[in-house]
Order: sequence, then structure tokens, then C-alpha cells
Amino acid sequence: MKIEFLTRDENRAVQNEIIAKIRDLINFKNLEPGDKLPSERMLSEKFGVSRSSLRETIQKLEIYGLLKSRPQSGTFIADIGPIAMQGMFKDILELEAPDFKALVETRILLELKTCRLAALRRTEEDLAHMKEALDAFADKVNKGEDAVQEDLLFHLSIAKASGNSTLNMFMLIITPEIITNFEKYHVCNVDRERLGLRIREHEEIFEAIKNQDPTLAKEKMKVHFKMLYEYCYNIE
Amino acid sequence: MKIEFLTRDENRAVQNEIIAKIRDLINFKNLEPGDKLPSERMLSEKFGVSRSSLRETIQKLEIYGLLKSRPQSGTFIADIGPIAMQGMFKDILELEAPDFKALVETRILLELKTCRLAALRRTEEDLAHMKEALDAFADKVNKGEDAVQEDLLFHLSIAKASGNSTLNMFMLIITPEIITNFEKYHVCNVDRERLGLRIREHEEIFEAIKNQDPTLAKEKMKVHFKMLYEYCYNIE
DNA sequence: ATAACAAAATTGGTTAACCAGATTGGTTTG
DNA sequence: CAAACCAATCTGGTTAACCAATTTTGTTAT
Repeated sequence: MKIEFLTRDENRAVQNEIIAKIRDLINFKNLEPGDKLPSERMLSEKFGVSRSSLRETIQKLEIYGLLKSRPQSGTFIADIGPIAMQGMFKDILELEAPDFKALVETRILLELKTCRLAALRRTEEDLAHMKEALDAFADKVNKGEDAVQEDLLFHLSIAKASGNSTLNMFMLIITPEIITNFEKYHVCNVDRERLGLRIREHEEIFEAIKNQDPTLAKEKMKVHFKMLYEYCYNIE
Repeated sequence: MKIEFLTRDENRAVQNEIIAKIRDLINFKNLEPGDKLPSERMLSEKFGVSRSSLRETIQKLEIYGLLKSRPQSGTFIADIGPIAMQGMFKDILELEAPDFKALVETRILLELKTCRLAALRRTEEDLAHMKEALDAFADKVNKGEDAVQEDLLFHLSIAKASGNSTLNMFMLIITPEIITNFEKYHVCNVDRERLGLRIREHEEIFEAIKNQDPTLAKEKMKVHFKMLYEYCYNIE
């Protein structure tokens, strides 16, 4: 158990060292945006790390948009300029692991937006998808079973209906962590009455989106979160 | 040029195939949360793909929180339950590439929040960091040079001051794409008078955060974005 | 029968050799 | 002299062999 975290941290530390070395290389050699980085072989030798570790790190920096690898050609520096590049590197290296509070805070922010956008943009297909998730949640609750998963899937169906793939992606990234923390802190263990209320809230959100009323949808989502919010903050 | 996108899409397509195969495996074999996936060697052979491709895919699914690799032990399925698992897989596979509109929309949402949080939580260190970025921006503008990078770095310093590492991470992810699109569409090419106004807006945001006035900070940020917003929407 | 231990097999991670396509520099040809 | 072409070289991607730690399993001693 402890070892897992240790190796993870070690791994992260190694990767951060490589990131710092790449930053220094770009800085020192005055590499301009669009320039080609030295080949992976050269870099791995120069840095004294395995080529696979280096490739892994490059892939991470590709996610952050700082590098672009082109097959059989080379790895290139993104066109964001040297100053932004150095700033981004600094921030990425200093970035710390998210805590539960940050996750919930972010989730609420994202969902109030996706909800509103979904009301504006949802297609018939989106509605069908949402309805399906809604029914699955209600069924599970009525059976008296745990329904955290179905709950979250309904919210994800809203994110999808928002038509904003960036917001959708962000919701997907935070959702598993949210679920595990919910189960960990037993956020889901609420009484039957409250769960029935939860279904109604979902239905009201769904109806607002169906009727293309963004203001109402957001308002209903806010109410939905209000209970969750105070429940979460009681834990900490 | 065209080839780059082709190979990227091909790569993505291959990865998505592997993701689908992993999903089917979990589904078909009724693997429970916490269960161990077959070894990388077995999977790569079974799927008919290279082990490195498989590892790459596993790493991607680790980012989304669906899998957890433990050295010398195995790859394990996250504790989010089978239903959430299948839903997540579906959404990830259907996720499409973000467009500029989605990026700007997301950015504005994130920044109105980070700005507010920064006003509540900023430390003295954060303030110093922000002030530095602010001055760098003003200097560059006063010299009549392009200052898109400094502009964005000021905004990133606010994200950092928000004390929410998830929001900070999301800002880091979208920023490079924002910069390149800004330069592509020449969003930065505005007249001197407007740039002077931009500096004042930054200063006002900074002051509001310094004075720990979240409402004012958000309001000032909203004004700041109003100009940007209408400018962006004129392009499309 | 059970607990302790050790050896063998299995694991993700690493390294090194290999591949196909892109780049480049020199040569040829109009 | 310039443009076209071709082969040598360099690239990221792939494959296969290797490593160290872990897990399992069989054996032994109590």
C-alpha cells in the first residue's frame, strides 16, 4: 500500500526531473518555437535516462501542448513563444496533486455550465441518452440499491449534451476520482427519503434541459448541488 | 502538413481500438472493480498490438482514472463500479477533438472562477508572482511589442493563486491551444489604445484580488473578457 | 496439520536492436 | 544554372530480450 505511493511519487519525481532538463535545454540552447528538439536517442543519453522514460515525458508534455511529435521527423516545440513556454514549464513543475475539495469545487463549476449549455444545445439523441441514464438511476434507487454510478452517469450525459468537448473531457477526468471519494466518505449513504428527492431533482433538471430553459436548468442544478455541497463540507 | 493529421488520427484510431478491446475484455470477463487485468504481454498478444502501444493506452486510461498500474504486480481496475466503468469507456471513445469555440468558452468559465477564488485565497507569494507577470505584460505593451504570452502568463498566475490545483491544471491544458489560435486568428492585433485599456483591466483585476474582493475581481474579469469575447465571435 | 521459508514463475519497467517513412545532400539531367 | 531525382542518413515508432521486485507455490520443519 505504502509502496504504491512511494513508487508513484518516485516515478513522478523522475519525470519532473526530465521535464526540468527539457526546459533547461530549450532555455539554454535558445530554441525558438517551431524548432526541432534533438532526437530521443540523443536526449536520453544526454539526460542519462531510458528512452522510454523520455518518451513518456514527451507524451505528457504533448498533453499540455508544449511539444508535438511527428513520426519519422522529430519532436517540435509548440508555437507559443519562449516566455509562455518557460512560464508553462514552471507552473507544470509546481503543480500539486488535487485534493477532494478542489475536485468538488471544480465539478460544481463545470456542471452549472454544462447544464446551461445542454439546455441550449441538446439534440434529440442527447435527450434519449439522458433519459436512459435518468431511468437507470431511478430504478436502482427504487430497488433500494446503491446508485452512485448511475448518478454520475446521468451527470456525464449532461456534459456530453453540452456540445463542448473540452468541458466534457474535464468532467470525464474528474469523475472517477469523485466516485471513489464519495464511496470512501460514504457520501452516498443517505436515507430513502432524500434519495427520492434526488430522483425528483434529476427529473427537474432533465425537464428544464428538454424544454430548452437554460436558466431554470442551472437553477435546478444549483439546488441539486446545494444538498451535496453541505453534505460534503460536513465531512471535512 | 496533411500527413501529420493523418498519422495523428491513425494513431488515435489505433488507440481507440485498443481502448474498446480493453472495455470488451472487462465487460465480457465480468471483471470486478479492483480485479487485476491480464498481463501486458498477454493482452498485447491477444489484441495483436505491440506492447508499447498497449502500455501507452493504459497510461491514457490511467489519466482518466479507470486503471491503476502497480510495478511488478499488475494493472488493476479502478474502484468505480462496472456500470460507471462502461459509461466512462463509452464517453471517452465518443469524445471528439475540441474546437476553438469550446476552448474560449471553457477558458472564460474557468477564469471567472479562478479569479474569484484567488481573491479569497491568494497568499503574499501569489501576489508577488502576479505583480511580476502584470509588469512584464505592461512593459511589453508599452514597448509596442506583441504581448500575448505575457497576457496569458498573468492569467495563469491567477489560476495558481486560486489554490485549486484541478482548475490550475485545466487552465494549463487549454492555454497553449488558446495562444496558437489567438496568433492564428490575429486576436492580438489590436490598436495601441485598446492595449492600454487592457493593461488597466489587468491592474484592476490585480487590485481586486489584492484587496480580497472576490465579487469585484470577478466583475473586472468579466469586463476584461467582454471585449475579448466579442472580438473572438467576430472571427467565426 | 500448520506455519515458515525458499525457489520458481509472473509482473511492470527498462534497455537495446530493428523498421518504415521522412529528410537531406549530392549528383545528374534538361 | 536550376530543377529533378536518388540514395545515404536520421527520425519516431515498434519489437524483442532483459531486469528487479513481487507473488505464488511447493517443500520442509515444527
